Amino acid sequence: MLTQAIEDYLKTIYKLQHSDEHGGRVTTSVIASRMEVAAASATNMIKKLAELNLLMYTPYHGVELTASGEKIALETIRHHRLIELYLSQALGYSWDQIDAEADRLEHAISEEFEDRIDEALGYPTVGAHGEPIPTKQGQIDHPNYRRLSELQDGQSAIIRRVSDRNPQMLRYMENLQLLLGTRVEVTAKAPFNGPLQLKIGAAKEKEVSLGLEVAGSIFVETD
Amino acid sequence: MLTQAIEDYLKTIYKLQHSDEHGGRVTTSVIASRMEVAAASATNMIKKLAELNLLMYTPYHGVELTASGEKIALETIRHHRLIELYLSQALGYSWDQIDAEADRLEHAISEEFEDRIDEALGYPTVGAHGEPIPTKQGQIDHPNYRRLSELQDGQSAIIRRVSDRNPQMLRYMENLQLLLGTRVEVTAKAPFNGPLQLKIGAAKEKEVSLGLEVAGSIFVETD
DNA sequence: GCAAAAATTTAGTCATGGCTAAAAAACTGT
DNA sequence: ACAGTTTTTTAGCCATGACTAAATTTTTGC
Repeated sequence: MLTQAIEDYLKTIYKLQHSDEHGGRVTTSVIASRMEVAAASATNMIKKLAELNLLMYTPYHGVELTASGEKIALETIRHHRLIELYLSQALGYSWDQIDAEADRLEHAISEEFEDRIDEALGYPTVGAHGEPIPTKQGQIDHPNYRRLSELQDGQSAIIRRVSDRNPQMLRYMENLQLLLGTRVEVTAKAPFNGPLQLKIGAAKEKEVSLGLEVAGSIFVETD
Repeated sequence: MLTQAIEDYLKTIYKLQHSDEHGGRVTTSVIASRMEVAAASATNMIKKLAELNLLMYTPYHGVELTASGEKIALETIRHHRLIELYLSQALGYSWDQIDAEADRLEHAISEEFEDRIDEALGYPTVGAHGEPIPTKQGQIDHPNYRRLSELQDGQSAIIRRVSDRNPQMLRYMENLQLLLGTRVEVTAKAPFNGPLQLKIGAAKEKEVSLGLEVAGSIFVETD
């Protein structure tokens, strides 16, 4: 079995490779900052992962997962997202609590456990925050949703995914009823990166002003 | 937070202290063999636990948990037994599978998780194999059941607890319907530590011959 | 194109928790 | 009571995965 640290690094690297924020180049410092370790620690682990053929490593330039590295990353991510959904659906956890708990549990569960909660949840394809859940075979799709912050004045859309990185932000969204499946309409956009004015709900029952940081963490599907 | 290794040692030592098999003296070699590590490794850890004031250590003579050591042991045991019961009740695990899974999960769950499954299970006081579950405050009672192997010919009793140590034995018991709450009657006892003849069930619908090792792992309440 | 800044790697350290081999202490049998 | 066996401890080693400080490479600004 692989160590918890290895699984964590691979998961982090996979997510970085598939985020649009870094132009595809996944460097030591980006990994180190995401893992909250010193850069030297990341270098060490990267060298080890390269030894294990879990990634390609070009010193001073960055890393790229191999097929087997990606497979392990996706298994870990599958565990994480199934656990999150189970915590939220079966045990009543709130949006902001599930990530931390799943971060520990994802390394401790067996295949058996994975299969049983998968079944209990009805073989879901999407996690608690809207993230796609990789299949047991490692298939995953990356739907191309737009950020709420990119919508124009007057546009309407449905929330499909939220970033799970900041628990406080998740709590804030939950309070505002900015939940998966909720319809939102941009009624105004302040200039100079100002907030957007939003109507929430199919009946547009609620109106709020939302900062760009939060709006950038919400992914929507336009009609 | 304490390491997984520390929790495991404390749990093991607590169980050894409260088992009647070793006359109360919990020595390095007994701990080492239960933990499946070399004796030298156990000595090292024992010295560390003594440093941390989690146990009293008299070199060459054995250990005894302090109040704080016992508290941690009981918390770990509580986690373990709640998880076992949850796996068995909510996720349909069989008797022989729950121990190994709980051994890993017990170190990964939060207080929150503990509370939620406790609630989901209806605040149980007894685990999946009949073991008492310590309260959150660290209370636990040690009911004084007799081993099925000690019963005399003709005596009848109800199964209240089974040893959880051997998965194969658990599977065997489950197959024979030797479950918690089941009534059994000893109809014959072979001499020279031979097997006992048993009628199983309130209606005595089944009759089996049971070896002493298995019978010694079943704890019963006599009328 | 080159000096300064930033990023990355190397070198060396530490804690954790295993291990084996050898030394020391405690039991055993006669 | 004491020689031999068993148990326990000591000494020294290893892998893992963090860290800091220093060296090196790359990037950036002019």
